[in-house]
Amino acid sequence: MEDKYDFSGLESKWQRVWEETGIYHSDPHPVKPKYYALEMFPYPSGRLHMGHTRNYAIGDVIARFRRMSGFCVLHPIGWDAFGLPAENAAIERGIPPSDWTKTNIEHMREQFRRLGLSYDWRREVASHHPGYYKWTQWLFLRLFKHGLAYRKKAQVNWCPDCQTVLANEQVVQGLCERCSTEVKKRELKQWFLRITDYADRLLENLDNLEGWPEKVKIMQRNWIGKSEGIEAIFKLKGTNDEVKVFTTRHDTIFGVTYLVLAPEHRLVGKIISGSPEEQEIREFIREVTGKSEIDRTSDLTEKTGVPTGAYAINPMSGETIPIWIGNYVLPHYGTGAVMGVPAHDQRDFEFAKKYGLPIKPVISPKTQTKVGEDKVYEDPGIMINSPGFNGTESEVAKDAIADFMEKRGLGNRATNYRLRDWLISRQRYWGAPIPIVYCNSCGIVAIPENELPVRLPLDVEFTPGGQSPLNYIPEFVNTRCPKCNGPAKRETDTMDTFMCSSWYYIRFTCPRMEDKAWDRETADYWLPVDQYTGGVEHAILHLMYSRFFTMFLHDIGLLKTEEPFARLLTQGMVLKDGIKMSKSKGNIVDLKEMLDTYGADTVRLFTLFASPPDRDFEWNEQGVEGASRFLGRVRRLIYEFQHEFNHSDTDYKDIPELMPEDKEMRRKVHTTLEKVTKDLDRYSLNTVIAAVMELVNSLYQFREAAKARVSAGKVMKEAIEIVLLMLAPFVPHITEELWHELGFTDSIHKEDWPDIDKSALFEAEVEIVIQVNGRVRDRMYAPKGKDHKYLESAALKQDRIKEFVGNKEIRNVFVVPDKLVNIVIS
RNA sequence: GCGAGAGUGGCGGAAUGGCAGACGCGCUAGACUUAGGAUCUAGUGGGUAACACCCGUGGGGGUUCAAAUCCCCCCUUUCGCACCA
Repeated sequence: MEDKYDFSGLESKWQRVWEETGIYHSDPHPVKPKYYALEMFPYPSGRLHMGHTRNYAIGDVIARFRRMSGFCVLHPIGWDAFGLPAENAAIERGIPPSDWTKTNIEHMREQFRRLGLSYDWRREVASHHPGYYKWTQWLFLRLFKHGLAYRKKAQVNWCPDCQTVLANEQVVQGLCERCSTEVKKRELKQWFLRITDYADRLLENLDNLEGWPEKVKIMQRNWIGKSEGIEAIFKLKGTNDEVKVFTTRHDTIFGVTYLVLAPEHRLVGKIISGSPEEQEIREFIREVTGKSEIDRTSDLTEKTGVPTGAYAINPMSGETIPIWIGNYVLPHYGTGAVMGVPAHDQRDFEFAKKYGLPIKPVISPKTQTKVGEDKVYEDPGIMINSPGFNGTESEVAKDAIADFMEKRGLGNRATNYRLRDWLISRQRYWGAPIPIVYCNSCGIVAIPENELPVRLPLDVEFTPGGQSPLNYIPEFVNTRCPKCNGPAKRETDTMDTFMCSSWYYIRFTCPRMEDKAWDRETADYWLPVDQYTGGVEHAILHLMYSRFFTMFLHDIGLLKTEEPFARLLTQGMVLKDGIKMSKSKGNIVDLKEMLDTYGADTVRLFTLFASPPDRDFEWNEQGVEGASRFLGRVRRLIYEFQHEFNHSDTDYKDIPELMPEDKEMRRKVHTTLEKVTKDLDRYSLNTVIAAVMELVNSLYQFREAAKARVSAGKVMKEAIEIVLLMLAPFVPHITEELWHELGFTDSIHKEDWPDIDKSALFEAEVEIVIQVNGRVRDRMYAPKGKDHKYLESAALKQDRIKEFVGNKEIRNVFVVPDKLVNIVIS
């Protein structure tokens, strides 16, 4: 044994061996059940950080554990390689995005290797590779042909800094998700995907995703934002026009005292023209619409409005009510118009108070609280002031009112979603070109599939203005129409990179297939992903888009599965000094430095031990040293016994005449194995490591015995092997090294997960806690499996218990067999 | 404001109705040693002379023989959504 553990030499040695022998390669297996373990593929930003390390370490443990447990495991990795940072590097430093990306991938691939992750590298894919984006384009065309990709002119979110539009999902509180620049509105013709067609299924299927964190499902539910109500038709007084209003509170429709339109509402121009206040109203509209999205939607912004001078008729009560324009009505939700029920809606109440609009209660609380003009009542209750419905429960009246309105053509039931169609056009260079041309005579024409890919030109120049260079390459822009062969112009926008990442998990099943995106049979063999691991920041965007794609592909007969990810694990962040590690905060822990100082095994072990996978944890270098120390302890234990055993003899059942201490030790080994197996299954990785540490501590106490007698030595031998096998998924290098030191010639990573010997778990005696009035007062040993009566009387015979009980009356005795006796005295 | 999670020693955390603080860090002492930032051994929630006993899982109340764990109210904190009619 060498004094110092030369992790760097050993780790790279084993990495080389694993690669050369291809032990992590996986192909469909005739007998073994499949298991698809996947971590979200990274953007090649240049280097791996601790967040990556944690993510991939967790995924690697899962993959390795399943492999040892007899599954045929697919565990691939690739690169989400299109995106803005590459382009920024080009603009700022003159490096072509393709070169920048290539260098970064090479560097990060090296870091992945150094971490000892068990990937099947033959399956590596990169989304910027023409062999990959060809199929991203093909997918776009599939969507296009099924009417799910369409082009329309719309108010879109424009980030002035990124010089591109953003999907709604990429706007966070009015700011660009990437660069936090304030997002502006622009009217542009853009490509959208009809994800809203799938809103109901995206929502309903969530209930079946039992392996997903509730938190993520709730976020998706909120994002889809389904709400059911009615669209009521309000006729305008004196004209034939009508305003439709969406409401979920049609039980309060008799309480409507005014309507409010969004400034953008299509009737606004018509109803205000000619009004004496037209100028003031136009001024108000200009002011509101000129405001940024944040200013307009912040709840700090006061609700303001102006009367239009027009009136509408309440379809139910027949009352004439004024029409207003308000800053708080959103043009893109529902019908862009709302009914004001100040008695039963907080916002309407504030608005009505401010402008002196009437407040008319129509629902009375069931408990006899007073409804007044100075209080809002938003809960259900009993209908009042609603001729024909008075006295009914408001929740019941909802249906009756809806029926009534539908019968008389006053409105209909309607469902609204907050989810909007996915805007995928990006005015950027470094992305997959949208495979479309615009022909003067044929209009929008799809590129035929056999002409894919539409290649992204690589020799381009960047202007500091930040505009996509594609517009300035005549050879790219000017083309021929595939239909009529006439002159045509290519679409110069590229696709949102989320399109690339919405299907990569399918491509991994057939990464090099050239004539198809994938082979249906192979994809169906591997999919769905059994365990997906990644950051919670993708809870909505990536995870919902991927679900949408998978459903679509299922519907057009290209995939069996309807959901891509059966189980999802969202890992917590790695913090330093209480905050997220980030370059700008200057609290980065450098992975390379850590690997150089401690080695991959130690870094992996610490990140997995520090806290449960789904919780945040604080980086602590002393903790890293603790992990390193533990590995040293394991290593010393094994070297101490390395030469004590004959390794051809592996039949543990044949252990002769175990002394009670030996049996006890062996029981500890197998109870640990039992706990570790159970905890791995539920991804409680930190407690797995703790349990192994505890076992190793016990084995240290057992060293003398193990040397002194043969039976104990055998127990030690078995224990050592099980310890290495249990640690193998966590620290693959050192366990591999020590496994070979023990005399095994094949890789530990090809071993089966050890079996729990149920007979070793047997315990003749158990410790029983004795409580008096719920407080622990004594303990005793008793044979296992003794009944209530036995334990009760045994407990009462204990001296200390006698003292406590004295001659007080025993009121009750509770017994938990093999665990506890609680004596209740007065 | 709404929704979800979290709150346990000096620190990271364990225990999901039955011994609170497993395991690790840190700290204390001892052994080995030329040396110790290596290693091994022991100790380490607070009060206390004490291994007795009392107190103790954000605060308050409750259910129970028994509560960190279940219920109610409140506080703090993190994350998500935020005028969605």
